[in-house]
Amino acid sequence: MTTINKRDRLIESAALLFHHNGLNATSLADIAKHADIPIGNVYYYFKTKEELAMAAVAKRKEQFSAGYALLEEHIDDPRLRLIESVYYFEKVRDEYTKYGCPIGKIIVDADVEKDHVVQMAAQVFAEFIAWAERQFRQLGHSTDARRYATFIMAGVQGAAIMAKATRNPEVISNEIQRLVSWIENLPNRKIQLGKVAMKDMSTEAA
Amino acid sequence: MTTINKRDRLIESAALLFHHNGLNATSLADIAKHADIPIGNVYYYFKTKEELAMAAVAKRKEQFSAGYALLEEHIDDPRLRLIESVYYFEKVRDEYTKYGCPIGKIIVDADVEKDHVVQMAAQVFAEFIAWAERQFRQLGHSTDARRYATFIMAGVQGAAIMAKATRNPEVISNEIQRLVSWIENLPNRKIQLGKVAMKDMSTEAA
DNA sequence: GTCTATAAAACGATAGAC
DNA sequence: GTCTATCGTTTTATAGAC
Repeated sequence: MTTINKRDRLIESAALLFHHNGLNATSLADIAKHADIPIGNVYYYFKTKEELAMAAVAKRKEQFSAGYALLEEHIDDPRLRLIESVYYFEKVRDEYTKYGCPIGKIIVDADVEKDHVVQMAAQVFAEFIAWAERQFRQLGHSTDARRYATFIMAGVQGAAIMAKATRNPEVISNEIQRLVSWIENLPNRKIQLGKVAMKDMSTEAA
Repeated sequence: MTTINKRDRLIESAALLFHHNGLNATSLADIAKHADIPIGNVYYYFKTKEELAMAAVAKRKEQFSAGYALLEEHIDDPRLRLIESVYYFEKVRDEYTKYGCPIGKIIVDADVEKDHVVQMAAQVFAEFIAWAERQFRQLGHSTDARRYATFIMAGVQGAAIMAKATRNPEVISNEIQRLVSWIENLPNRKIQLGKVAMKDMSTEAA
């Protein structure tokens, strides 16, 4: 099929421009120009702008899902899986400082109750929380699992905003450090059930 | 002066609509209609949309500055001042869950390097960090003061995003709880200089 | 100072030739 | 499948009467 190429090019250009300039500020003309496709032809692949935006966010969602699958496949310890998932954001640190998080940007932008694109972006977060929650459960933190999972993504999102506001990528590195230290020092309740002396959510590394 | 009323009405309507619907999605016609002022008359008070947006953000900035002044005036202990500043977000919890943080929204939306409105929004954050930094310094945490101050605002911003994404206001309450517990358990290094046994950034309350 | 009418540009989307 | 030309709407912004 020859059509797949142009369709994918549109999705990739859309995802990039939405990330860099925002959903509202990016016009279909911008996307078409970036993908080197005439404006009129865009509507052959996507009937509306919303449909293209949905495809772009769906692609991000699949990329993250593939990431979780890779972590499950290569790392046995759920604690190390969580740590590795947090370290991912060190790789995109400078990009997030300049443009913010591509998913967070969409969540912030519009109404979660009305906008379909925002709902799909929210699902990306929901999927991470569900995944991280399972890891915390495996470490024996069933009652706090959901709250802990949310803490991680909230930490990353907050750091991304403050990094952008202060134009300082180290804000993200600091937050990653804090989260990793916290996860490292979390007790494994599945094994040592008697000891309750914990020192969690620590700022400082050991 | 009779002109001050309409000008202020425009700024208030703009601030509200920018918060609820975003900067890009809010048209001058929307603002004029909300303030009950004909569109053409808007341009008598503000030459461009950017000028009106600047005035709206400047007003938010002044409100926050007034808040810091009030804290300094009524609370002696810098630790309690910090705690009180965090508890503020409990009051706006439901609003933030629906619409996000009015300042964070602007930061996320556009380019910090080019957009003047975003730069002013960034100054609101910078002002909080500078204020919180001074409080941490007074507690003897000079070297970590700036990092700690950034942690607070990052925590709030991240919680606001996750609360909106999951439509769950408790995410913000949880984060406030975490931050307050952390501040409460921070050692006062100005007084007890010898003891280094600290247990900071704790998730759980005592 | 206030308001109507309208210009000028950008945008999402469509029609229809190829 | 591809592309040009263009419609209809919305948006920022201005001109000019009152």
